Amino acid sequence: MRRMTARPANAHQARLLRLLRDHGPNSRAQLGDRIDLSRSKLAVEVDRLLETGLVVADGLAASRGGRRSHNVRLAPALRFLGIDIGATSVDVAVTNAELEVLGHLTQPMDVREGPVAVFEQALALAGKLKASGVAEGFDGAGIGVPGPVRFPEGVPVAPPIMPGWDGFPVREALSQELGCPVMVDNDVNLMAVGEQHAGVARTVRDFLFVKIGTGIGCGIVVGGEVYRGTTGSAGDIGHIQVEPDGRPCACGNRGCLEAYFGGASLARDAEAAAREGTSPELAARLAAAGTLGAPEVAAAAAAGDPVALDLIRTGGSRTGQVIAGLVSFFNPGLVVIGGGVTGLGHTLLAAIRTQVYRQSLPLATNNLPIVLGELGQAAGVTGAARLISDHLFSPA
Amino acid sequence: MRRMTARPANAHQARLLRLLRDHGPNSRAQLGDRIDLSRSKLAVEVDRLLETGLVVADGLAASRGGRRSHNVRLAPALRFLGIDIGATSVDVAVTNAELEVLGHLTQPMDVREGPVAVFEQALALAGKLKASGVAEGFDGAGIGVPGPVRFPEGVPVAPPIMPGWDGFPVREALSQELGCPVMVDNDVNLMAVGEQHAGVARTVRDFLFVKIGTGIGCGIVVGGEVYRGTTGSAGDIGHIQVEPDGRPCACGNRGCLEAYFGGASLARDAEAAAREGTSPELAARLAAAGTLGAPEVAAAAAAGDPVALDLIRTGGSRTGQVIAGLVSFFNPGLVVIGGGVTGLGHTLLAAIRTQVYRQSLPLATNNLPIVLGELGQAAGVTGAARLISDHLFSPA
DNA sequence: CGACTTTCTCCCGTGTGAGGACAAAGCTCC
DNA sequence: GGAGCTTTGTCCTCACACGGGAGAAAGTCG
Repeated sequence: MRRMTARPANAHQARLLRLLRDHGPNSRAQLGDRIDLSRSKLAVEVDRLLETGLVVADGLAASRGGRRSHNVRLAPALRFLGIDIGATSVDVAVTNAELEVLGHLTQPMDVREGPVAVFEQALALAGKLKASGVAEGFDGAGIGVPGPVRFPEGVPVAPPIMPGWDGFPVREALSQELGCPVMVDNDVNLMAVGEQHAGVARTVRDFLFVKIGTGIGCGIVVGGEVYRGTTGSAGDIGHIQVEPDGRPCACGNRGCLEAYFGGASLARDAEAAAREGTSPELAARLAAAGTLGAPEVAAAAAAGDPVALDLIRTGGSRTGQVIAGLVSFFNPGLVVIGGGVTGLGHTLLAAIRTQVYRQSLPLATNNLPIVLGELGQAAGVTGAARLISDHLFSPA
Repeated sequence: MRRMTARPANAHQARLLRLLRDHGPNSRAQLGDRIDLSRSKLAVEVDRLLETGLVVADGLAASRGGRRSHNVRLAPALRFLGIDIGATSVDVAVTNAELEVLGHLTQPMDVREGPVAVFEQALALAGKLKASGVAEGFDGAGIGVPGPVRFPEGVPVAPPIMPGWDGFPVREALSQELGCPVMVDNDVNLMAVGEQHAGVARTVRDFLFVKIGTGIGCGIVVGGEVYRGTTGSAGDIGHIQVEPDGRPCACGNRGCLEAYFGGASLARDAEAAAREGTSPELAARLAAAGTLGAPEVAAAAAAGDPVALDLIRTGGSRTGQVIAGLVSFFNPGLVVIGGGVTGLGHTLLAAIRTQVYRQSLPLATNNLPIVLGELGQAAGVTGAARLISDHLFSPA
């Protein structure tokens, strides 16, 4: 089918499209309640959107006590592609215009294989999704990469864990391949956006999303908008020092948070404990799985293994120490913990909470919820879809 | 004289007033270059502003090669009052509409004496300035207080160093006393705004202003706007932990930055060194002055006293450690160091820079200037005047 | 079946703002 | 000193966005 090329012609239309995206099909009258426009103006703009095909009629609405209203909705054929490139995996999902995930595929993959190989995989996954019938084409794509991005150009800059990506024109290249508009952002920022759109952060305007995956990063949302910093590296908290003259870190410094916690360190520490024989539980799982990761540590902890529990507690405590500092500085309304290590669950969360509530001042922590993200794997791809939809649903 | 009561009627007028404030007297034609309005529209809005009296004619402009233009400027009689309440002093200044300081008075004073006593002093200083002839009345006042503020209401909340101020209706009370609009903010935020308006931060949109005075705080500017956090306590970095299980701090925790550095700690450490005899230089100055503070330590350091130098270096290093974390997190375009301890000058700055450049990642520090503020004492009051002028020069 | 409510459409009046035409004022070069 | 060009200021007109009223259409409720 022919893909949509229309864009909202003015701010009102953009506003309407976003309302329809966030609240689903709606009658003109209901739209009128949510937007500050006269009925005549509203009708004109909706008609124009209908003409462009971005919006279609959707039957009659339930009566609110009088004449029944005609519903409108975003074109049901609209499809967004969300791509979340992690350090060790690629997630690809297809959403409709309301950003509901219609199909989602994951594949393990090392980001260090470089942009060409990774895109090949991502496009293959997108192709599979197409073949499965959830989409015939894409009207836009959002993509998250595990490193800093020069946002306006959509180009990774000096990404430490993904050499070979530096300066690669991700946006340009992907747009060419897919034949649709593309926006690029840091993967953690997109997870934050995802939780903001469809997860726990729906009602908060200023919050932090702390991702603990292979590395540790933080998405910063200020006034409902992602804050990216001057060079796009805001939220890079994995290399904040938690231990003066501590463990050496891959970045060249000592005592970084990531040297103590995060997927990579956790795996290393767990395997060391298994080998040294301090934890038979972990040793058994290492023998069984051949390698240890967050899931194995979580299972060992659930089984009551004290070493595994201790790993989680000290790691959570160190993370909490950093978050406590950020909370004092940033005074957010919510802190969301996400990423692969969330499987560690309540033990981790409790350790983080303890540390934050103890170290930060009361005024900042009084009404500060610290919670796990509720979207899990879908956070990144949802955020990616949201990113491109925000872009497309804004005045041209 | 009768004070101005007019306010801009729309966003265009507000925009024009701010242009005239920030760029001084200007011709209509030049205004047209800076604002995106047709000449006719511009003329109408300027005429309306002239009618209200907020703007007055100001002679002819130099020719730009054709017909000479008529200048306009903000009413020369407009006066803003800037009040900066520090932990140990009160600063009061009067500015014109272009925010140039016309008179500035300082008085030592302990903020713990409570709002009533402090306001009495501040109003007395304002009265003196009036008597000196720089103002006949005030069209608006901005005031900074050394603690968190619920900004919309202009009320301090749970300020740790100023008990007795909690919930005191500062804005309300001062507005009553002065008979003009008043806005209240945290003093560090206002210093940041001051440096943004007239100091080193004029061209940056995202920056941090770190004040090292009696305590240590941080003003956060995001996209040109002060970020205050969910409860108004953003930037409260004095109680970030720098030393696990370190020195006890007044806040109840251990190892806080303020327990190691800032005016209070510096004075304590310097006096201890003087008494213990490790530094004859400091001992001599203690004997002479009766007490030690940042100026004495600075003088001793300048005289080459190793103990004083060491105090500054370790303090700066600890501060740098915290700033390094903030830089990784926030990725600012500039870090400004201000407050009473800037007298410590280059030694302090060097210590901070060393630590930040060593600990933060290259991408965040590559083009990151770390500089001393250039407004000194005037930063707070300038920021206060800017605060209220922003408020008054915005659509009603 | 009638009274009331809600929704939708059409139409008109108003106000805003862009842009062109033209006059006024000043510069520059001959 | 004047011709020609540039810049500035003023006036006028045209297009259009927007709000709100009138009234028709479609439903609900008693």
